[in-house]
Amino acid sequence: MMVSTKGRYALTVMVDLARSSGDGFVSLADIAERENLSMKYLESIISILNKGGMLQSLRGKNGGYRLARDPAEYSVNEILLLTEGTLAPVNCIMQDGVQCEKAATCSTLPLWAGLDKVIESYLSRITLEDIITGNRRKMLGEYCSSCEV
Amino acid sequence: MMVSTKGRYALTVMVDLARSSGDGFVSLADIAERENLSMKYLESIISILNKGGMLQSLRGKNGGYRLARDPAEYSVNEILLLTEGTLAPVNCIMQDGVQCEKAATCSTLPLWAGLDKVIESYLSRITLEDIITGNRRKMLGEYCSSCEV
DNA sequence: ACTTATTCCTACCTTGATGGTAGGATTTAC
DNA sequence: GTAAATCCTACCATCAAGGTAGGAATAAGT
Repeated sequence: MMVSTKGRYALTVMVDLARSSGDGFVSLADIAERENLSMKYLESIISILNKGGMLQSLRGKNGGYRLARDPAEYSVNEILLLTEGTLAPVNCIMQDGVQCEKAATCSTLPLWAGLDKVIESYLSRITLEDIITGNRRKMLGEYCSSCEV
Repeated sequence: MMVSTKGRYALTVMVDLARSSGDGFVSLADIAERENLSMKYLESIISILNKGGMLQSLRGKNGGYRLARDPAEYSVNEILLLTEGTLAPVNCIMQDGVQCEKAATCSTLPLWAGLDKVIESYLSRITLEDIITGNRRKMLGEYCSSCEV
């Protein structure tokens, strides 16, 4: 599994916040209840998003979180990258360009590098806006039967 | 990590065998030495490939394994699918179409479904033949700087 | 000033998959 | 008959995943 619950829940939280974009601060308790997820666990996840500069937060009563930017300006890629650390489909691809010692002679490396790029390319194209507007054509592309007109 | 060592080593073994395609049976000891991998571990992996009908084997002295088909007729996708069980990037996508109970209302599901399809599409396009001939254009596509003429 | 609701921080814990290892039984070529 | 292979079953250590727990700091409203 390339994306764990951490990354999935992070995206869920971001989508939830994107829907309330412009409505001020939203409490974690509200998000957890709406999404039916453990508030305690979400706490640790939203903390990563917050420290990564994706959110603005307000402590104390009536506090909460809100997006720091417009939903269209968040790619799914950056959200997952922040929470998961890496999205590489295999261990031999490192996110910062560091490579395995056998890299020079490894015949399967181009395959893994190509796969990594395909994934990154796809996830970079999709934004929070696409998700909340349900842009199925962009997400499912040629595979989307219900996109056909 | 979507692909573990099991799948990676399986591919390595298949590529190794593809290089010896037509030369008769190759022993696991030879493969393990060439690829510098634990023979005992490879044993459990090649057993999956063999039972999955990807190989032909011969027991006893001078025995070993060989490909059951032409290298061009193995997609990376089927090799990884057999050894890994699933290549889905998230838990909420099942390989047999079974879905999460929240699927009907889940706004992020189309994203994960799209990602899954992009990955499957890529891995289905690449064959063992592409890997042993080093078809970088096919593997790295638009991202391959050394492919530019 | 007090209460309440919230974020923030640190520590802990359980479970299952990953990545192997070990030992021997069986089969086949020479 | 022997050596060299595959085949089969069992075992095991480590680590990440997926949380839980408890409390400190902060801010709004009264």
